[in-house]
Amino acid sequence: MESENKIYRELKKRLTTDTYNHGQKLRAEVLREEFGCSASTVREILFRLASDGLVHFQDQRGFRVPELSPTKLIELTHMRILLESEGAILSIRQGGVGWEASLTAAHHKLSHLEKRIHAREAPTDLVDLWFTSEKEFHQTLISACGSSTLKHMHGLIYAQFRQQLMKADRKFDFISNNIQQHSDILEAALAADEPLTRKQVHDHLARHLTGKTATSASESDAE
Amino acid sequence: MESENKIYRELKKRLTTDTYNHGQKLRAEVLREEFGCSASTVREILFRLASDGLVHFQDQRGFRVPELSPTKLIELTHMRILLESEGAILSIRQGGVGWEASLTAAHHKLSHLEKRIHAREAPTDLVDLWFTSEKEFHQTLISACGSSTLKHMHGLIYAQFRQQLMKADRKFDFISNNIQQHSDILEAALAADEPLTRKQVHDHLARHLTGKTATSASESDAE
DNA sequence: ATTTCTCGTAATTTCGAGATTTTTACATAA
DNA sequence: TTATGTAAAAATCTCGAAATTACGAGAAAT
Repeated sequence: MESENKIYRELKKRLTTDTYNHGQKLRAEVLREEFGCSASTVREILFRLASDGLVHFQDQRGFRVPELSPTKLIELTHMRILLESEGAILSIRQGGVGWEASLTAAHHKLSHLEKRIHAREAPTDLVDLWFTSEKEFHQTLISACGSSTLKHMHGLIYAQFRQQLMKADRKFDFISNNIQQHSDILEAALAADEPLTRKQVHDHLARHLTGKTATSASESDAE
Repeated sequence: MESENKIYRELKKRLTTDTYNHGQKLRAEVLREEFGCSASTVREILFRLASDGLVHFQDQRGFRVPELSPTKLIELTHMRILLESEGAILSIRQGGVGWEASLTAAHHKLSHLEKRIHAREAPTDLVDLWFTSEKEFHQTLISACGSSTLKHMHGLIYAQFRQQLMKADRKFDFISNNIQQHSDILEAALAADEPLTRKQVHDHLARHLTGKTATSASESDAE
């Protein structure tokens, strides 16, 4: 599904940042005006997002932002560990110098950003950048695995993971204490140490395998 | 996407059996009549199937049955090994007697069918049944893994795998020589031998990891 | 002979209105 | 108070037609 659709991307962005509340209704008739198109067009795009798992659809009852689900977050974390471990190890074997370079570059950008955020430097503005960089680092990690199928699956999982985490932890505690972990992953990958890479990827995500979230969810608005 | 849609299921069935040719165009205006609904409704469903990876969509160029791709089949095989190994091992740990019973039952049905097919007994009629049973066996294998996300991902991969294999091997050679392999998987799973289960799942699918197909594809019709 | 351009046809996408279903509001009875 | 039923309101779904875009054959140019 190679869709360069503007509305699709905008909605996807909103769904993976905290613009909408979980459980919130997504009415095509309302979004229609925002995007300056017909309800049918929005409906079509909402169906695509539903297949991506970013929107919940019920027959005759329309579309909603998925509910907050600790169980789902754990499952998504599990899938991320599985896919990223596999992807990283395959990248180690097949990536070569080019991959090592791009991973180092991605880590450098992320690391720089994390240090600034850790120093409380204009946190609000930097958070958006952090999200982009974090995603890029993890995508780069598996970028040389040689399987577009694996990368595509990971993309689906990663987006859902972020959507869940965004609701579960509105204080963005998950940004902190990542500096060392990201470095550990980079180091293990550059050393081509496959078991260690697997372990570091696991440890990095392991905190989300417990059902505990940092901040309890606020009340959910139905509209 | 909990869609109990009739047209969706019918189209999905057609796409995972060899009713359509690879690359064939899927025109909403044509399918419309077959299903007795409007083109918009068909279009909506084709979008869903595109997200499932069973239909290829290009902006302003409509929908097509995906092309035959040996590379894709290898990637899908790799994903199946990854997901089914993980799912089987988790099921071993969490499944209990109920899971063992259902897996044994699924294997029994499949085994019975494979023996009849192997004896050249009315092969044509039995092939459809075999597909159902084979799918059920592999689904049961991972059914107690405790992750609906993993099962859903596996469902997507399995359907695409079958779609590819159906075009790549029209002589259904992949049905033969499976009797022993399916038994091996069952045996390892019941023995709760995790490394062996992983190995048997791998060996069962390994033949699809080479780019070689049994029968070369026939010419592809554009319409 | 090959490439580029033009234009008619066919396919795709968008749209808004009508039909169907769900939800809400309110009255009545237990 | 709680429960049940009915009607109005709102939302969803379906549809066919209009607007947009791609495709292909033939003309014009290189």
